[in-house]
Amino acid sequence: MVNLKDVAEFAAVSIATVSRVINNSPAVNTETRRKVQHAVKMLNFHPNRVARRLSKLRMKEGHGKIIGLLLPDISNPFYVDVLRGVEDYALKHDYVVITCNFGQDEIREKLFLNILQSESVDGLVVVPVRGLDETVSQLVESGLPVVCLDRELSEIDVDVVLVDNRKGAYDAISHLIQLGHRRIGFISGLAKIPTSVERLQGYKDALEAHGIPVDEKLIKFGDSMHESGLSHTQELLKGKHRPTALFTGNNLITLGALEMIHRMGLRIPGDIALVGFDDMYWSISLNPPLTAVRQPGYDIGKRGAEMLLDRIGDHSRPTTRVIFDTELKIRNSCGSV
Amino acid sequence: MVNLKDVAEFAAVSIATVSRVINNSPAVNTETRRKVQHAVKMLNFHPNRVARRLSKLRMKEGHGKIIGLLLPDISNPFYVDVLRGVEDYALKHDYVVITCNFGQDEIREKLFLNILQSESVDGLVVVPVRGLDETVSQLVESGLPVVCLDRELSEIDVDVVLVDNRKGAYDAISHLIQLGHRRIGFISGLAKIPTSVERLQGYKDALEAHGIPVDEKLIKFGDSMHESGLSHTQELLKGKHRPTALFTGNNLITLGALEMIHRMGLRIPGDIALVGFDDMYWSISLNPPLTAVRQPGYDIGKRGAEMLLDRIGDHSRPTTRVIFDTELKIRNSCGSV
DNA sequence: ATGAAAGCGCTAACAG
DNA sequence: CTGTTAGCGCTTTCAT
Repeated sequence: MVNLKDVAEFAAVSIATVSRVINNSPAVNTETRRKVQHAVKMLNFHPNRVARRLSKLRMKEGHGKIIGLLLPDISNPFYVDVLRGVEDYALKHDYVVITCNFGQDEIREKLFLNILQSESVDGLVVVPVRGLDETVSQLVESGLPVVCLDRELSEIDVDVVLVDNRKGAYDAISHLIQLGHRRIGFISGLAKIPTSVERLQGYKDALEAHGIPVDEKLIKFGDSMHESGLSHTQELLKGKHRPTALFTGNNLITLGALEMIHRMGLRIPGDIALVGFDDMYWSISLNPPLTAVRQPGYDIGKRGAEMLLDRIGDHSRPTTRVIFDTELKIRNSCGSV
Repeated sequence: MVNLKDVAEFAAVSIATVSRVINNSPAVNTETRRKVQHAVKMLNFHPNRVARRLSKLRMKEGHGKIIGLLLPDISNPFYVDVLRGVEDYALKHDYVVITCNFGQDEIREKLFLNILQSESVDGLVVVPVRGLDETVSQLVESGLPVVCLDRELSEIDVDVVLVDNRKGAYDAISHLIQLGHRRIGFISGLAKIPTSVERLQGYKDALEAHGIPVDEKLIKFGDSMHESGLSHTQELLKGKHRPTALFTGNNLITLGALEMIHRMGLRIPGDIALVGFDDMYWSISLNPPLTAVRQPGYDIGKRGAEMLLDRIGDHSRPTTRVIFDTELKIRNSCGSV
């Protein structure tokens, strides 16, 4: 590994000068700069990011050019989109991202948070396990730049990019109601996740707005995974007095529901209508092409990264709160009744 | 951030002793060790990984506890499985992984390789863009521990974990032939990717083994993305003399094919049979449940990580080459003709 | 068994 | 404008 010293010797200047050149400090003679740049080229020098980060540790505002991304479940395509958004924006600004996938596991989330801290990241983009996440809250209070995605942190003022889950669910249910459905089942994700409660609220709002009483027996709480889509769909649909439509709380649940509906020999939309929260680029290849509430995952990630870098640049800027709209993609999984 | 010095003062020992304790050096008195451990607890000390890494830079064998993972396309669920495998194994051994997604883009791959190097990673798990990847080859020759996944590096002796693509394709095509199909279309991924050529070879092998001549017009080369599944399927199926079965070279292509087949109003398996390379956990929810060649992505990643850590532990061990088998998951997308 | 001190590569005062 | 130098937090000789 060629280092500052090598370049300095080659260019016959001091290492400080080399450092200035590679950091674009204006305080350096044009001629000297050229010499150094030449040396850098010749020696194929790349500054060591680790040393830089350690050295920067002394400064207040860190620019170690590395951020952490903490995701609840990388098997979920929605978070893959978020990841791509964060990564693209970060890379464009010369930041590296360490992505950690804690699989909805609080212990593992904590572990990663520790590791990320000791990696001296400049900041964190986090999708917290739940609204009351003390570990993340502490981090925020310790002064580390943090932006939360998808889920808000209760009791803490923090940058956040959200989605209007309530409206998303409301739209989906309204669509179903307009099609004539009155008995609409809802399989929710983990009850502790804020997005789940918002979606439930939207579901109830829509029902009430159309004068349809909420039937608690039609509502199931799962764990946001494929398996829970499977089991709750079966429960909901096995009785004779089954719902005519199903609203699923996230894409993994949707996939599970789809599988179970087919397994039970029911047809969509003939026997049962289905609307899922979360859209995938391959939703159209499902059987049938799925009507779904789309969240702009890529944009959420990108915007989150942007906000984080902004905060890293200015720790004291007021916190921002951006809310993205959802979009109901109407395809072929809902018929009128 | 509490550091060695803080702990040392608290425990009334030198920082060297603290360092020894946290690194489990045997050369420390039991009583002293207890004192230090107590201080660590009280102060909630976590060693700074950055400093450790930089400091270790002097040593030959680095144990900075960080590795890089370079992936061609994180939108592809197969690589998500690989990622999970690598991450799980790494974490269990106290390693952090920096995941970089280069999106099949050689420029970006190179960029990431540079960054990873200057992050002083202990080693790299890479799915190279193509067989003749000079950038990766150089890295290997520079002595950095590297293991390649999914694709081999020609002309370079390197640890590698592979899948028997040729046999996987062979099995799929044989299945189709046994069902009575004789005109089988193949939409391949990027021609430059080694796995593509192996799968093509398996396709041809199977045809020949059954005395069916290879018809080049039935073979299309795409770019391993969704879009190319769309367009090539259309081309292949629009003529009157269309194939009775389709074999798709990876999961993104499969999804595209599926979409196009439905769009053209054709039915599976009635009008056309479909077998895809790559299985997803939700393949069963597709229309129809997809017959597919499964690659054990998670295990590939896990094994790769294991081999990398082994090599980091012993740079001079002989290179290993492990080959995983594929499995043909027969579901409902292939009928007999 | 323990401590003092050098050094990893880099940045940012501080001098000149 | 440029060089000298003091760290950043940690590991590891080298003494003791």
